[in-house]
Amino acid sequence: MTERLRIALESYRRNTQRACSREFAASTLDRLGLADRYAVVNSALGDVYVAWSPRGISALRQAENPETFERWFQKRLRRRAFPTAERSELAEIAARALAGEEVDFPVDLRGCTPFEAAVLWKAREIPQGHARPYAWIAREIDHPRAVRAVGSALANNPIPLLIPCHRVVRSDYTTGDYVFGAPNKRRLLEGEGLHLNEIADLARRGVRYIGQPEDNCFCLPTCGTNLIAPQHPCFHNAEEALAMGLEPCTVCRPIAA
DNA sequence: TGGGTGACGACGC
DNA sequence: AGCGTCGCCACCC
Repeated sequence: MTERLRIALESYRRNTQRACSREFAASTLDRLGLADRYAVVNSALGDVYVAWSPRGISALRQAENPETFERWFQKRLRRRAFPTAERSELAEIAARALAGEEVDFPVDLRGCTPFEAAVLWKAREIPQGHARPYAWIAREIDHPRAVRAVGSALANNPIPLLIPCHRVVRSDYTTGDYVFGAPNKRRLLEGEGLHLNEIADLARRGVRYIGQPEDNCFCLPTCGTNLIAPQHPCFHNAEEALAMGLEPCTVCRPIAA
């Protein structure tokens, strides 16, 4: 630990022991590069509070008022966040992402367990206009039987919308639950072009995979928005598709490797 | 510490 | 065909 950092930490500790002002605490944490800041940003679900740390975007939540948001933030992440008027570069990127632009940005997942982080990183890989089953996440992170635990981890997603947990659905292609309510999950997915009703109907009739003969592969029915079409054969199981000489799609990886 | 608890899934009527 | 049941596993008091 550098001498400067040690002195700053001591100063912070002294000053928090006195009931120091919010602003003083915030500026001290800023000097240490530790403070999370937050601002209100518009999204598909209206205004939301977005927080970021020097490491990346750290939280997103709907809240009645700043106090509600701060209470939730402290409970969930075990540290404090402070409001700011000046938008950092990170906040601007978050705003663009929430406006629908496909931009990459760092996330700060301190406060998540390794398992939760693995689930969230995997959910980040799901592109716009796609969806994957909970069981798919479990298989991809090498915990194939931890399907319920995947649900719990997504329920705890500190950064919904920006980490697109709404793209994780049940194996029967009903939506499953969502932090902002199942109807919003459905709305978001349909907004991205997915025809979930149609796909759930097919699933009810036993359809699990869709072939794309032009690419010589077969997919999950939610691998993009254009799969449900007459020229694409339906399969009840992977064997049928493999028997036709089709390969598992390398984007949606429909079966275990 | 260990038993209770889920944004699940498969199976049985 | 939809609903109840039960197994599953990470996490939390």
